[in-house]
Amino acid sequence: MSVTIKDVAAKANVAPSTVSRVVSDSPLISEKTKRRVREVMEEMGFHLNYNAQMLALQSTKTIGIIMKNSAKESIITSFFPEVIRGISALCSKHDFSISLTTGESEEEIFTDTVKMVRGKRVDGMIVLYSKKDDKVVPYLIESGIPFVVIGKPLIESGKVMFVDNDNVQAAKEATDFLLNLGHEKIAFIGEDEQFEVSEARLNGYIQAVKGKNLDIPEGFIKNIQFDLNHGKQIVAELMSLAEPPTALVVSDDLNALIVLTALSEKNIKVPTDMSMIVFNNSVISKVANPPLTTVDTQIFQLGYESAHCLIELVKDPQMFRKSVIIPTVIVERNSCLPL
Amino acid sequence: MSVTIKDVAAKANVAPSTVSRVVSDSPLISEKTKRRVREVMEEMGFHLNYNAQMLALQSTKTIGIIMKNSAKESIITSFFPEVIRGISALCSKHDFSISLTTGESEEEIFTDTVKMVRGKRVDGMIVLYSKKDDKVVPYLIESGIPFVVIGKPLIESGKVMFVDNDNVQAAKEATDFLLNLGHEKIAFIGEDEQFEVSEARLNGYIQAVKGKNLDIPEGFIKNIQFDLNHGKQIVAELMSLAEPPTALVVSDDLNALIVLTALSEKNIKVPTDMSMIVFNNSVISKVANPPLTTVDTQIFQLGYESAHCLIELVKDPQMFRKSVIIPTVIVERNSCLPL
DNA sequence: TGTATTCAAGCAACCGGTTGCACTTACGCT
DNA sequence: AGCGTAAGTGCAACCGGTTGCTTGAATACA
Repeated sequence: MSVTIKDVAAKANVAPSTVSRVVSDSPLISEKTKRRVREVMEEMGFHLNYNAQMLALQSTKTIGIIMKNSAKESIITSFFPEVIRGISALCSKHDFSISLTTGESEEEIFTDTVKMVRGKRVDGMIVLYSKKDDKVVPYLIESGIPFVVIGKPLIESGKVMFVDNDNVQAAKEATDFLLNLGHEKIAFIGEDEQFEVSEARLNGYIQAVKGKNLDIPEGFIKNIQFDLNHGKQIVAELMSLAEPPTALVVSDDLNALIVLTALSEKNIKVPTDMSMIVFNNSVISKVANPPLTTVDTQIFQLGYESAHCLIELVKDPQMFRKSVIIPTVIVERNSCLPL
Repeated sequence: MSVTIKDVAAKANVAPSTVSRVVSDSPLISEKTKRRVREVMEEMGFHLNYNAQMLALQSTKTIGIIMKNSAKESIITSFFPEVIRGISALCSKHDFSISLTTGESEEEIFTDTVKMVRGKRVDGMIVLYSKKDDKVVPYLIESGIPFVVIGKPLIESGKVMFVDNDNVQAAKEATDFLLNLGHEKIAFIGEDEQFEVSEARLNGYIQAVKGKNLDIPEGFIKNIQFDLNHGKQIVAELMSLAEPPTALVVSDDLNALIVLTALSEKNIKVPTDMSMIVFNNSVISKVANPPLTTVDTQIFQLGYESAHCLIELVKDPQMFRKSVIIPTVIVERNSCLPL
């Protein structure tokens, strides 16, 4: 097969244990021996077998990533690639590998998770979502494996490490941004309320509007499925109200693209006829027409920090369960105008 | 630690080997024994340790995915999530895991690859790109590990399994589509020619135009970096030509979004003033304004088939190096009009 | 020169499975 | 009863590392 520690040991006239210690650069071995063994390793083209090391060390140097059910829509958004980038960046530094769940449905993803955990394929897990009636997080708690969730956990939040934006605050600021521009009729277009993030943003919006002692008219709060026709319908409903909104808070920039297209079909111009502020600051908002004012949720950082927390936790399972809030910033582009 | 095969064996009064055979449902074991052992496993909450199994079996049931250098732009396109979805779908069926390279730069990705291969972390690899002067593919060939590339390999293509579209043909059809609409001044906006796919599409475009005995005026072939300003510049250049194009072939739909925005700023309307056909059929083309006519490259299928080929190859390393071409289809939306 | 001390390296058990082969038992047949 | 055979299990080596403990050699010191 391939060159093992024993082969190297034989050729260098030392014991396998010595070679192992050379690999880990143990101080127990003299410089002279190290040098010699290293030469032989080089010569023979030796490389550690990670599986064997994992088995002996009981540690995989791998973190598992649990995806939102990868039903087309959700995985497509820019969230996924960007958060992976962030996680990767840190894993790369610490020489950790990344393993993905492969399931499509919630049920399959749960099974994948169990396999990863019980099969000891990973040292820890990152959960890419927080949602209601989720079985994964309770399972992870019970199993005792280190994990962190991206988003605010809905249960036992004290015991669970998480990395999140302050979505309530962020949505409040976004709404305030429009209010400060003089808008008073602001509608909210959100997503599936199963997910904690959607609910939080909705709440932030409500708080901001109520904070100015304004009413939220019936029909101003919408949920959009990721679908152009549904987008058109929502826009149609909104615009046929007695007093249609003059500004919109849209919870994701891919959805914003839909809304934009729907508005344009009705010949409603952004920002002159309608202001819009959106979330996530993916490339899409940068290149949309017009480029969109957006609250940057720093997805890369969310990924990076979650990996950071997780790796710390893996190294010291007793550590204090901290959680980190990634600040959001509004990046102004051309989709908002004073009333 | 956790329950091992030996613990189960002890409790069930059988040998560890028997338990192992029960797990793999070997016909050597009687039904009666199987039943009993399974009961004990259940009772003790036993689960196989995959690392140990990997070591013994010399197989990881894991496939590695080598990313295009994940420099922001490239990973962001819809290609990545969608191809992963395809790969996942098949891996899930065969109970394979997915492991990602984590590096950012080409150099880091190469290192990751070497680690995966030499550390025996994976049974096979999928390379998500094909590009010039790439070190990864030659390394994989030399290492002897099973792998398949998505895209057409530029070296030793006979020996390398790959899954790809016929990009030349696809670009030709796309261009023909515009030609058949009566357009004669068609410009091409492509991407980095380092990547095989970009070059192929450019060639297809050229073939189609030349096929009609038409000239390609100077300045009709552009490369776009993923950047709004650059997009504006390109559009400006194109439109200031003595005879500006009446139609565009754009090699990626995210780039198309840029072009769309740039055109709109110049008050050029799609499709009335300018027709556009693009590639990839991601959600973006579906919800853009206007929705874009696009050649669907069936990215999901590319991923799915590549995983399919790879797993076959892993199971039988001697198999014939086939390659598969995924057909493309033009999806008509509202971005093209007869001249 | 003899003994205590230190440093380097080796032995062997272990991580948790798999598997070729040997062994036991029971049964069938002459 | 005697023997061959097949079915069902167990033994033990192996996958490729790691590591506590022991041994052996070299050095220091009296």
